[in-house]
Amino acid sequence: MGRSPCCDKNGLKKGPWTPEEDQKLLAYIEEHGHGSWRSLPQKAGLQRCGKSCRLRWTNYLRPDIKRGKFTVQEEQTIIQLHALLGNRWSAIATHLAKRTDNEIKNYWNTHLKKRLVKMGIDPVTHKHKNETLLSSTGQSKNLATLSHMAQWESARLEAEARLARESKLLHIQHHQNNKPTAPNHCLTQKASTSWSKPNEGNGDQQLESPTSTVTFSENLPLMIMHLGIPTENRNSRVKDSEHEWMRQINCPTEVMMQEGFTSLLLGDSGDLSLSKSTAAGAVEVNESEYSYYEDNKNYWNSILNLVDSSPSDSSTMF
DNA sequence: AAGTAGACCAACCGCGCTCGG
DNA sequence: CCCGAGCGCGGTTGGTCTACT
Repeated sequence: MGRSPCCDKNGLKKGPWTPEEDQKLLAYIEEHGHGSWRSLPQKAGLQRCGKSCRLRWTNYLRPDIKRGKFTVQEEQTIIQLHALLGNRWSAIATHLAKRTDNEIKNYWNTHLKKRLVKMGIDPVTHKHKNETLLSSTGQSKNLATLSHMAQWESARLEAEARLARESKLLHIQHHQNNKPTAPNHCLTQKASTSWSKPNEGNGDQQLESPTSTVTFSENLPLMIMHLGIPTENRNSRVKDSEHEWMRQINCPTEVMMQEGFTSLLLGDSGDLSLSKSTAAGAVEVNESEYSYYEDNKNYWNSILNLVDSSPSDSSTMF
């Protein structure tokens, strides 16, 4: 097919942005919204490609960006979400208010990854390096299940994204046929990834950031349900899709219901590498490292709590 | 004070996906 | 169905800053 370059290389500036350029971009977007990124630079009088403008805006100029040091809470959130989602920075970013995926990615690569490595934890799999010892004692089953859960969540994220897009389409069609009398705060709003001009449509949408199609918070309650944690307002459609995901990853729903993801992950019977006996046993772990293990005793529980306390309510999704 | 190495992070690059003609 | 435009994402690069010798 042959991809055309994102911009004409001729005469377009690259490299660090100047305050003047920032001001131009900011002023233009505040007045008009970004519209088409490709045409924005010309309209805004910038000698940049649209891609560069988009990046500058989303990673730096957006008004709802929090800059500066990451809090301990944020660090924990990143580690936990990374354990579940892998390098899906945009998905992780949806759960860290006011942080960009780029910033999280940088922070992970420069700080958190090294810290985990130092502690003997593989930053990719989040498994302790002595896991091979565990696997010989029948714990590989749980680890395999953990791996399945990660796959499951990943597959579900993608499926939900598809669902969201389909629903958005339906919603648009519905609006064309029936004039809406009240704003729809459900799927359509969440599914929107594009910016609208501040003076268009819903007034309280002003300068809202573009976000991923589906937020993590919308997904986890579904997982929570499978752990036997009561979740309100579930409907049959959601249930059906969950069973389908379970089927896809070959993971019996009954097993998940009975055993409970959290207990599997936490290793109630001393499974996994975070237990004290393991930490203090086969692998030399110093006091500060052990303290980290203690802090993360409820590693996966906290993921669920984190997501459960999310501002967005999954029950309004459908 | 000068040189060097490592850390940090903004920005770039290229790929994959979606959508519309 | 095909193709190209547009966009978002994740990986990587390279310039700047800081600490150390």
